[in-house]
Amino acid sequence: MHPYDHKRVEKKWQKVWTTTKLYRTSDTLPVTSDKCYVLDMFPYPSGDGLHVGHPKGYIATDVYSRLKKMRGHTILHPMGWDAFGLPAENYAIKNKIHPEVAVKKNIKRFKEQLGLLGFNYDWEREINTTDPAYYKWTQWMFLQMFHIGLAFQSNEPINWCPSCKTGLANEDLEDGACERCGSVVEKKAIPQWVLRITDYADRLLLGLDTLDWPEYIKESQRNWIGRSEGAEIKFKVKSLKLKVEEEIKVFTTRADTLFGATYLVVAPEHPILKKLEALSSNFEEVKGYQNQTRQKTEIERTAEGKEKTGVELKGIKAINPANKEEIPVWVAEYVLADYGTGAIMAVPAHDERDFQFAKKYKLRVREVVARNIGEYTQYLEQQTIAREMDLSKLVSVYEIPPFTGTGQAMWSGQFDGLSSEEAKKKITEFVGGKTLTKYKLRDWVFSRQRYWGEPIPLIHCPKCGVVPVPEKDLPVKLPKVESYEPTGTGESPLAKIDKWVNVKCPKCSGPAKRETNTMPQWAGSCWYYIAYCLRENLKSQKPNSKQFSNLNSQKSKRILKKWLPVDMYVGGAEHATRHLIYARFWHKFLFDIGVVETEEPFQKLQNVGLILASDGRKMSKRFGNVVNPDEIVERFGADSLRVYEMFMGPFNQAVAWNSDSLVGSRRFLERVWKLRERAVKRGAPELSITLSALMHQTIKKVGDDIEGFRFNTAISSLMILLNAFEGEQLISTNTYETLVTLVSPFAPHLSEELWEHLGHKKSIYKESWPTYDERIALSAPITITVQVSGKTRGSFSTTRGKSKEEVKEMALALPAVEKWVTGKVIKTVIVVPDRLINIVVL
RNA sequence: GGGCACGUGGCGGAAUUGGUAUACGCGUACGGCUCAGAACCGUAUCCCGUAAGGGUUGAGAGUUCGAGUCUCUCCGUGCCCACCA
Repeated sequence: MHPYDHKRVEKKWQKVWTTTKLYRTSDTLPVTSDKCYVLDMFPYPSGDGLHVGHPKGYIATDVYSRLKKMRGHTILHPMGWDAFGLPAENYAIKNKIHPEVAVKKNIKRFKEQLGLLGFNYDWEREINTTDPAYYKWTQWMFLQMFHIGLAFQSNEPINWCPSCKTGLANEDLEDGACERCGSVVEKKAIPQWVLRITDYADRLLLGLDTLDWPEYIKESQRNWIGRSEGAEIKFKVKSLKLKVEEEIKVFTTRADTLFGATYLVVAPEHPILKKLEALSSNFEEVKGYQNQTRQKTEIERTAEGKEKTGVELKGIKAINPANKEEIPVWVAEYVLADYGTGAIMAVPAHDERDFQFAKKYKLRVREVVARNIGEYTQYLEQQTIAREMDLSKLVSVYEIPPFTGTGQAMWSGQFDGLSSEEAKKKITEFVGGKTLTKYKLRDWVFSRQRYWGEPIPLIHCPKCGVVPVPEKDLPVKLPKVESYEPTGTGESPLAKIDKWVNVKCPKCSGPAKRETNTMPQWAGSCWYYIAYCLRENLKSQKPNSKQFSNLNSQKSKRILKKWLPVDMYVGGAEHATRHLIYARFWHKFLFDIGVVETEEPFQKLQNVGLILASDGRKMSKRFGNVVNPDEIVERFGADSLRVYEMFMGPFNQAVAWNSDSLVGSRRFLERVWKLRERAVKRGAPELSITLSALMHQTIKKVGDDIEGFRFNTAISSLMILLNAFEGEQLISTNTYETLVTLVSPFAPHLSEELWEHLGHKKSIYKESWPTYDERIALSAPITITVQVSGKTRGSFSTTRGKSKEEVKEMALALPAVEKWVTGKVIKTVIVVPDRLINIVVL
């Protein structure tokens, strides 16, 4: 037999797989088969091509789906391209190529590279988010949102990246900077299309409980959504000069501390400040403060040692509705304008931030929640005396840190003694506040002032207002232009293309203008897993057509019902609070309008751990530490690369690349190959009980481990089995075939070649996974460890199922054990069946 | 500051979930094959000790017949969120 020549083998089988359409998935499911939809987060095709880190997740889904297929599932495993967005456009501008050309080129390169690795993708279902046939439906979905008011126009100031020259969503920020380019983000007020994702906040939260996702991803989504239940309470404003009717609404989660509110704080951007201007005696100062904050970036406002700043709004007081006390009103940037009501009641005794602020500006601190029973008892004793004293006696020193926990209410009139929970309800009721729920999650700013995105399919008519583009006119194609660089004015580059912008109003036929903003990068990835399902559907209608069938049709719904939800979704953890929230929101909307029948898009999720460079840093062109998969495939073969990446360490953990270790995987495959020489149809002795037991244990372990994404231990158990087989002079072909089958998900080319050598005509991909026989797996002799008082003193071999007495007898018969036991009193004997005996002596 | 992980040989890591710690692989050493090298094959490889034996999972304590695994304190590392009232 030939030596293992990976180049010949891999080329050969990749060709065969393509010509025989081995990996094509039909929408016609056999009735007896369970579907299994295995999905990779589709890549953004960058100009740099793949490095060895990229395919790790793809290898995993490939191995996983091959196992599923061999276990009788009908699998759907597609791939496509997320090609709209800033990176593509910035790359294009830098290299002076039109994004469309760049994307085409990059996709071609990516596809070639992926092709070298022997994946079982059904390429007939390939999709590309920049394909007008695709984004026609992205636009269609946007229009459905528009119709029911889920997409709305806003003029609120939004995050603006001065370098990318576009507005951004909250999710696009990292530490107050643009996630893409790192520039510090500013606030800018420009007309925006916004999606009301906050309407779905509760469902996004509740749905998490039904998902089989890593706990920390679910937890970060919970934090991102940031639900908090609280109360809205009104404070009347009193002017020293005039009689006024103004009031300030605050939001609090701790209404129980209302008696401890010693001042109010209003965000500098709060609209009420305009109304209060006339009443204030120091409004110039307040204006100065407002200007100061306006000029600061998000980073400056939140960083700089967290020193809080603010100014008092003099000339007015607010009245605490609980005790009618007059308290000062401050303007400070530590209160955020866009959360809650943009104003808070400050309770320095029970809030860290209020405390810091009060300390700096020497504001009063009043404790109204007892830390413990002792403190409460003490309060009761002092109460009578204290009541007759001035309230200022109750002001604490600033050295005692604030108590932010819950406890019994004190200094709170008739609410004294109530638990914080009860006090919240009762005090809210008492002051006529209303309970409500707020979220940290913000609505999704959906407009980008850039060229390379899906045009938003709306038309602005001076007579009719905003008019949706009629469905029959979709897609609104992105016009081909010479110059697509961002303008920086807050207008999209599309605005300059008169021919494209000026249209007839679909309603009144009068002159009108197109919306020139485009959709964000994330739009296309919100439904691509749906698009894969519908790909073949339309192909069968019109061969080679690039159209997708009507998403709203009965036929589409039938097919989606068949495939959704995605059973296994694999990708990087960096999408935890971006793509994974957006897509869940989008999917829930599609559920509401009846396109899909499941509430959630992705049932199971696994996170890929990064492959770092050998220097421990991220692989990046910038650091010059990138390893190119093409070279590894050339030298060692795709199968070796696949085995190595799965063997490196736990799948979801970051591991540094080590080219030296790779030879271990290569050796493993060579030895599997060479073992063929010892495999004979007739004349091999029967496998020993120990070996056949090991084989069946391995069958179980490899299957279980792949299902659980523990690829590293699956491979190590295959190595153990191989080592054991290598100790034999001859093995039967059947035994060898089992080994080859177990290896095949990891090394499909090699296995396919060996399978053919063994005389099979059918692809190994179509074989079934070996059956595990528990009786055989448990039939091998076992070793029982003998401990004396917890110290291991020996071991003996026996069969399973021995009774406690039998085990004890055998253990005591061992000379090594006898030595430690004679002359001692046996206190107890602990037996772990089939594993261990511990003889405890005095 | 908050939340979540985690800490095992020279290195990547395993440990049936409380039951023989260091599986599997890399590396290293010696030997074989070779004119020589690469590749390959074999043997060895946590520490102390000739041995019997003893010690060892970041440090210390606790629970237990028994702890890498559970609890507490400390030290260290990584990731995520970060003025959300």
